[in-house]
Amino acid sequence: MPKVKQFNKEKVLEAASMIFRQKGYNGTSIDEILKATGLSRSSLYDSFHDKHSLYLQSLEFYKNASDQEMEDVDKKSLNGLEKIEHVFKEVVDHLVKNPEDNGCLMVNAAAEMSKQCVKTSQVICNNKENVEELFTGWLNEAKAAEVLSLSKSPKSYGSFLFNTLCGLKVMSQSGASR
Amino acid sequence: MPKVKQFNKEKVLEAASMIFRQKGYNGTSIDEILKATGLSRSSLYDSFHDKHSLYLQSLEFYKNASDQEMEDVDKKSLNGLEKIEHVFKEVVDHLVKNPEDNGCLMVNAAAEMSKQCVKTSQVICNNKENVEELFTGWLNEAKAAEVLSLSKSPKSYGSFLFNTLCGLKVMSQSGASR
DNA sequence: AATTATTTGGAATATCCGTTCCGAACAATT
DNA sequence: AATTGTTCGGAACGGATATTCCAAATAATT
Repeated sequence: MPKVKQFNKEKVLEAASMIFRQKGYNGTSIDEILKATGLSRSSLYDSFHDKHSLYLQSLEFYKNASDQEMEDVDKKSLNGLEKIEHVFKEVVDHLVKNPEDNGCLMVNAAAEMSKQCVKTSQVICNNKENVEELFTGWLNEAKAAEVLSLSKSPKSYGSFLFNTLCGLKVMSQSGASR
Repeated sequence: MPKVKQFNKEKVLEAASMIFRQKGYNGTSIDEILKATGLSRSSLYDSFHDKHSLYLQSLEFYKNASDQEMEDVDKKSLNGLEKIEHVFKEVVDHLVKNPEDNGCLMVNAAAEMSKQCVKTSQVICNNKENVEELFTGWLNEAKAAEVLSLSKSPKSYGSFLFNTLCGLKVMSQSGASR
């Protein structure tokens, strides 16, 4: 039987997504990826095919992780409004406490790659839909509980909340304060 | 007397800022810049020093142009709220009508470069302050005219409006609808 | 027309980057 | 210990990239 894989694929994708977030796709060299992931050149190409494919896999990993965080919030025993508040608090907290983290891979990918790579824009779109859907659900819940009245559809406000979140992730990168 | 400059510096900076917006700093090669601006290689290096310096000049040109647009709105005979509405309408209109334009150079630069280049982040910060200041002024005007009541400071809402605008410019790049 | 300072085109250079390739090291099984 | 399929390190390659350099073209002045 052969030698078994010496690295953990998820750990690699996490490290890769962090460096892509930091320096972007075009700004990150293979050498930097090797250093960040601890992988050998051969292992990288064996297991992830090439740089672009690794980028997409990292993006998807990142999307799944952030989707998961949102699902976790959804499972908390909070009402709709509290869940929304919680998400915003967490995001802002993270952005403020980790000014060296370059914002959000999803937002950076949207700016750098979505017009050059359909697959990238699909992942981003998918994340957008997921998050908006959760927000909308929470708003509906708040509406049903009569702790909130809305002049437009909850879906519009869901989009709006997602939009606001994106804005925060951009602004945090140029030294905006809390 | 010598041969006179064969190109218009502003036209060059406009073309350069458009291609940087499209493909980012790292994604744009010198050859592409030459093609987009019509400049010769030598002229580019003679007049703009190098790629990074050209990028910063393009960024500043873009910032000045968008500052100017905001000032123009400010000069219109509209009340504060109408001015705000007008800006948002214009931005959304532009984003929707020009889906090929890759959003906004300022936002893209924030995502790609602001953590790697202090000068870039200064230009972005400066633009942010200008826009927020105008928004805040318009809100104050609306407040004074008693067409608006605010539970927080106009400055907070100014920041909020700028943030919302940023969000729109990100989301438009991944196929968000109007 | 000659002069002059500058622009311009394109060849040349040196570096970097993504990718391939191959022999050696390796760990699980026989 | 021999076998086996895989991983690993690093050299090697081709192509792209930013930048430099120089000779020729150019346009305003004398």
